[in-house]
Amino acid sequence: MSEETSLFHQRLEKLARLRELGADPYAIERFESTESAKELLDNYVEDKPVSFAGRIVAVRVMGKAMFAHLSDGETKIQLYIRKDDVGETAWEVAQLLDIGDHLGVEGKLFITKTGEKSIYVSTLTPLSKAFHNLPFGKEKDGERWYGLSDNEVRFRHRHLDLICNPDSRKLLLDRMRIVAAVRRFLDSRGYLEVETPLLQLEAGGAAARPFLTHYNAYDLEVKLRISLELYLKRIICGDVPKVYELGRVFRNEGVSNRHNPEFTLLEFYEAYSNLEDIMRLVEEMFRYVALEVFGSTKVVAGEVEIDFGPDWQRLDLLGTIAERASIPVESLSDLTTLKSALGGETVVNPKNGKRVDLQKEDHLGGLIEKLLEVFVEEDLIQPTFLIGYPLETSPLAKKDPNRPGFTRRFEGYIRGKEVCNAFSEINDPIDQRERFQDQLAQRAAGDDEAHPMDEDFLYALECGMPPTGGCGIGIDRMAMMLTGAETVRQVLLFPMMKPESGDSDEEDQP
RNA sequence: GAGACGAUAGCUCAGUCGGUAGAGCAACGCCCUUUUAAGGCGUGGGUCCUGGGUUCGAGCCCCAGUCGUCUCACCA
Repeated sequence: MSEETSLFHQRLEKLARLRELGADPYAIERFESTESAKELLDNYVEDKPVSFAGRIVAVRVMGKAMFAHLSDGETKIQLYIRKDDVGETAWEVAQLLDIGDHLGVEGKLFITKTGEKSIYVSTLTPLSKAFHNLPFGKEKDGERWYGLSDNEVRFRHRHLDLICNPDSRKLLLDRMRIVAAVRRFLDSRGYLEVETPLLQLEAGGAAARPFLTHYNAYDLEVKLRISLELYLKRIICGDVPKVYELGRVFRNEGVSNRHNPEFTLLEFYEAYSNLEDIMRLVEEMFRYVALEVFGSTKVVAGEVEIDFGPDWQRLDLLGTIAERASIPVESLSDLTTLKSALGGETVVNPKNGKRVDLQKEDHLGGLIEKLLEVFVEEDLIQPTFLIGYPLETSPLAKKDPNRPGFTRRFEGYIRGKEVCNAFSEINDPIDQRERFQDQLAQRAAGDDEAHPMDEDFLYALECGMPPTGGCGIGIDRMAMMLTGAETVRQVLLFPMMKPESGDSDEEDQP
């Protein structure tokens, strides 16, 4: 019999014996702790009667007495159980406990010979049985031994990671607190949280391939949303002036350190506002969230300290590219001029080795964004807004009246990565229809991520949308920036994983 | 999608030149009534990722595959 199988049987027998002793853990419905473990330790009063429930994370049996540590997930507190004090039955119950079980105790606070604040236990109430060995490490003075380090197991069985790895636990819970703080911020500013369809006939609002699914009742192919944008603007058209949605979107793309096929997107829209207002709101939001979750506007992310206190640096996109790529800014006005200014067939940034293949670039906007990626992005460490994006790659952003071919759009960058994308929204329905038609032309030319036509959205615009500022923030990215996480998987409870067996329906049947 | 690296006990890992599969923790038994990486004595536990191949003999060498990690590519 394997170790695991025999362990399972041993634990079943212990459970049966607990039931014989009248200590069936699964018969208990609730158990009230007087305080959390941290509060018990912080507010220590000698001999104070207490009750406390948690998971057994360590046991040391000393003949007719035992010590154990009980954790409420955040903090652990030591138990001291003496046979003479709890009696025969409770002592036998104690012997049937295992690391991993949940247990409730009553007793009083005391300090052991070695100076540890502990609970002197008088009664024991088992609350669950662990049927598997839990990979708790050992620790002393902050040093840790053993434990769970296999990333694959940590991602697939996240509960083990949450139990065993405090760092991982903190990161994930901080992410949840960030999400909660974002909602509080927007709610306090008078924004209304709305919910829009995940199942859509045409997935619009971004350039990405959607997931497809089938709706049986209407025998209809539907798509999972890739963005929130168009529905939210239809609500603005309904004269609800400040709306946001914070929810999951799905993009049928590969997995990487910074990409998961489903991710959490925040979009907010404010009528009668423009991108300047949005920039101020983004600054305030990051400042607020950093303070709420971490108590400081300065967060340490990897090697650098990011400060969300001051206003973000504001840079003109074209000017910055011209400067970093050492080309005249006028050359960024059309494709041929720009290509000749760059010279050659490929342009290499000697600083990082990244390159642009000029032959692959067939419109100005695409090339400008490529240059941004190669020459600018990675140097934008402290929070920075890049302002003024090309028309071709911004089909939903209002034209800049002072700069033909460009839009009133900005992106925010932190630690070299894009964290938000915002603009003064197009509210001219004629302009928007033309942009969609351009996108259709790009689609016809083979770009399967070009934006589809959306007549319902256009109808809403034709009925009138006030001037509006809007913004999208990748919440997973935001969480990475604020927590210092290096990969998106660290801030996702359950990142996308291939099936372990590997025998999914991969084979293409002829 | 490409390359590099990895997969051995529940966990963390070692495994020499190709020659009977190892340690610590966890588990089980005994001792131990203030320990804390408790300690002492003893016991059990393996699809060495999967499938082929080479060989008298494969955890180790070869081929194919699976999953993962990292880097790159893709991804506004």
